[in-house]
Amino acid sequence: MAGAGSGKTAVLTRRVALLLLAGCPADQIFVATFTVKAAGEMKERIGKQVQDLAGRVPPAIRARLDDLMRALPKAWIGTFHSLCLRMLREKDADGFSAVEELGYPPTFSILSDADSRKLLKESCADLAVPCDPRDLSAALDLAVNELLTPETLARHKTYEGVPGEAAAEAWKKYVETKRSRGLADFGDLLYLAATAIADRRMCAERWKTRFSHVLIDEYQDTNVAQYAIATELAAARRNLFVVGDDDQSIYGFRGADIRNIRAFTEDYPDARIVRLIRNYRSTPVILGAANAVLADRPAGATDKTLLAMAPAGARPPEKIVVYEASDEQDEMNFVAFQIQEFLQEGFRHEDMVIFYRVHELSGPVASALRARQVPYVEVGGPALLENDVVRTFRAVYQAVNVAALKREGRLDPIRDSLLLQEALREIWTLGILGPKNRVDHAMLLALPAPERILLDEQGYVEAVRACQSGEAQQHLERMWTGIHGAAFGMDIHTPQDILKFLVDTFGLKDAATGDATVRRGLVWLQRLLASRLPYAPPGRPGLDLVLAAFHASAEGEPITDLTQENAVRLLTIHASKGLEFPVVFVVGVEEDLLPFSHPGGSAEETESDRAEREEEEGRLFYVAITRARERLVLTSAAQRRLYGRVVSHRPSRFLARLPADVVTRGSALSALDRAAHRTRQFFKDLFRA
DNA sequence: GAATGTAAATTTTTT
DNA sequence: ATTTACATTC
Ligand SMILES: [Mg+2]
Repeated sequence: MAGAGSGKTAVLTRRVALLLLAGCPADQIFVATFTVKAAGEMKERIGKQVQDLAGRVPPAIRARLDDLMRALPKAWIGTFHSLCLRMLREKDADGFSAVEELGYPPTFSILSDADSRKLLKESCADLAVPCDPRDLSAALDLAVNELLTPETLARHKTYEGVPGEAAAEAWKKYVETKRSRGLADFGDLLYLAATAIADRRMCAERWKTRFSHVLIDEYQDTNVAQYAIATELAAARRNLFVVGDDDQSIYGFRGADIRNIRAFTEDYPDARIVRLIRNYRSTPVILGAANAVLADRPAGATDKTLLAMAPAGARPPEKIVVYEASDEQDEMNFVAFQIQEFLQEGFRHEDMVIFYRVHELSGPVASALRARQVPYVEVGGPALLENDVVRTFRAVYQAVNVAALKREGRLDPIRDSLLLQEALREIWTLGILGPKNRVDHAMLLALPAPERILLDEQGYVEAVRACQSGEAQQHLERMWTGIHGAAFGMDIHTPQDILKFLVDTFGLKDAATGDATVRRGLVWLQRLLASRLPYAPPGRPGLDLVLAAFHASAEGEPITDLTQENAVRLLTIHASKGLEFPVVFVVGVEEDLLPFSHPGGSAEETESDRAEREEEEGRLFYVAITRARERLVLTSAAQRRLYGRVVSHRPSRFLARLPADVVTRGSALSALDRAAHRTRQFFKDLFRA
C-alpha cells in the first residue's frame, strides 16, 4: 500500500522475476492488471527483471536463463479480462473447458460494446422494458461486475436508475440469446470465470490449486467479480500478493470498490503490509503538488506523503505550468508552443503525452497538432468500426481478399469459404448495400452456403433466380461486379482507385449526396484509411495494407501511422493509469470536465453518491499529475465547443489545491513574444543548417 | 411500412 | 456534432 511512483509495480515485477528464478513454474503464476497498456508494460518489465537478476543468482540457475525466458509467455500475465478468457478456454485433463461446463460452445465469440447493446435490445424487444436501452445496458454491465444474479437484481426497486424487476427479466432473455448463439460480452468474461471458479464443483477444485502465486496490480480498482476471482484463486495456497493505492482508485463506474484494499487485513489477518514512502519518479516540484493535492483528503486516510528520491535529471527542474486560455484555439496554441519549447530543451516527441478527461477533447488537440505537423498517436477512443458503413466496407474487403486469393491460387477451401460466408452475412445484416426487398433479404441471409454466389457462377445464377425483386438481382450483380472487379483490377490500380470503383459500383456515389448515413459513413471510412491509402501500392501489398488498417482499428490501435514511434501520445487520464512519462500535459482542466459533471444532471443521484463521485474525480486529478516525471502543464479554456455547442467553463477547483510556489500561473505568451520566439527559432535553424 | 421531423442525451474500460 | 428514440406524415 503506497503512493504514486513509489515502486509498487516494480516490487511486483521483481517478485515475479524472483519466483521464476527460484524455479516456480511460469504457468502457475497469475498476474493481473487492469488496462491493456499496463499489461504490456508488465510483461516487458518482468522479462527485463529476470535478465537483470540473473547475474545475482547461482550459476546453476543462470544456466537455465534461456529456458526461463522461453517459458515466460506461459506465465499468466494480462488484464483480468484476458486472463479470464484464457481460463475459460483452457482444457482440463479430460479435454473440457470451463465454458463448456457452463453450457457455452467451446469456441465462442466476444461481442464488442456496440454489438452487445444491439443484442440486448434485440433480445428484450418484446419485453417493453420501461427505460432507455442505454441505461439498461449500463445497469446490467454494473450488475455483472458486482456479481449480482437476475434474482438478486429483481429485489432492487431501482438499480442504477432502472427498474430492478424488469431489468432482471431483460437480463435473463439476454443471457439466453447469448448462450444459444455462442456469444459472450466483456462482462461475461469475468462473470463466467467467477462462476466457474466458485459454483461448479468439478471446475472449482481445479482452479483453487491451479496457481501457486496470485499477484494483483492496482488492487484498489478491483470490483466484486475481480475480487472474487483473486480470492478464490488464492484460497488454497494463500499466496496472494497485491499492490495498490486507495488514493488512485478511479474505476468506480466499473464497480471498483476501494474497500477491497482497505479491508485487506480483515480478509487476511495474517497478511503482511509493506508501505513504500519514497518516490522515484517525479521532480520535487511535481511531488510537492501531488502531496498537497493528497493532503486535502478526508481525515483518517492513510498518510502517503512521499519523499522525492528521483535522481536529478540532465535538465533543471521547472515549475508546473498552469495556463488559463480564453478558448480552445488559444489553449491549443499554447500546448503547441510548449511542445516546441520542450523539443528545444531536448525532450523528444515520444517523451510527451497529452491527457484529457473525455475522448471528445481529443479532436481539437489532434487537429491542432496535425496542422502544425507535430507527430501524434491517439490511443483508444470510440471505435470507427462501430459505424455500419465502415463495417460494410471491412466485410467487402474481406470478400475482395478471398476473391483475390482465388485468383492467386491460394484459396483455402474451408477457412476462406467460411470467411466469405461471414463477410457476406455481415454485409446483408448491416443492409447498407441492400437488398431492400425484405423477402429477398431474408432469403439471402438464410442461404446455407452464400459464399457460392461469389465462388462459382452456378451459385450466382441460382441466387439471382431465387430473387423475387429486380432490386435484389441488381444488388447481387453489383456485388459480383464490385468484388471480382476489385480483385481483378487491384493488380494495376492503387487501393485508392479501387475504393472509388467500389463506391461507384455499389451505387453509393448517388446515395452519398442524399443519404446522410452513407455520406457520413464514407467520411469515417476515409478517416480510418487516411494514414494508409495515399501510400498504398497496387497489388497484394496494397490490399494487405487496407486489411491491416481495418484490423488495427478493430484492435483499438492508433488511427494514425502505427509505425510512427516518434510521436506525442494522446489518451484519457483513465488509460494513463500505472504509466509514467517525462512530460505530461492535461488539457481541459475545467469545472464540469474535471471534475466531470453530467450535462443533463441526474436528478435521482443522492448527495453521498455525488460526494463519492467527486472524490473519485479528485483522485483522477492526482493520478494525472503523478504520471509526470519532469514537466507538467495544465491548461483550461474559458470557452470551448463541446458536443457541438459552445460552453463556458471556469478553471477546475483542483487547480486551487496546487501550492502557489510550485506553479507558474498565467504564463501566456503575447503575440510579440511568440513572434520573437519564431525569429529566434529561425536563426537557430539557419545556424544549424 | 417508409420517409421525415423533433427532442433529448452525450464520461471513464474490458478481446 | 452525432446518434437515437419517438412522433408525425405520406
Ligand atoms: Mg504501478
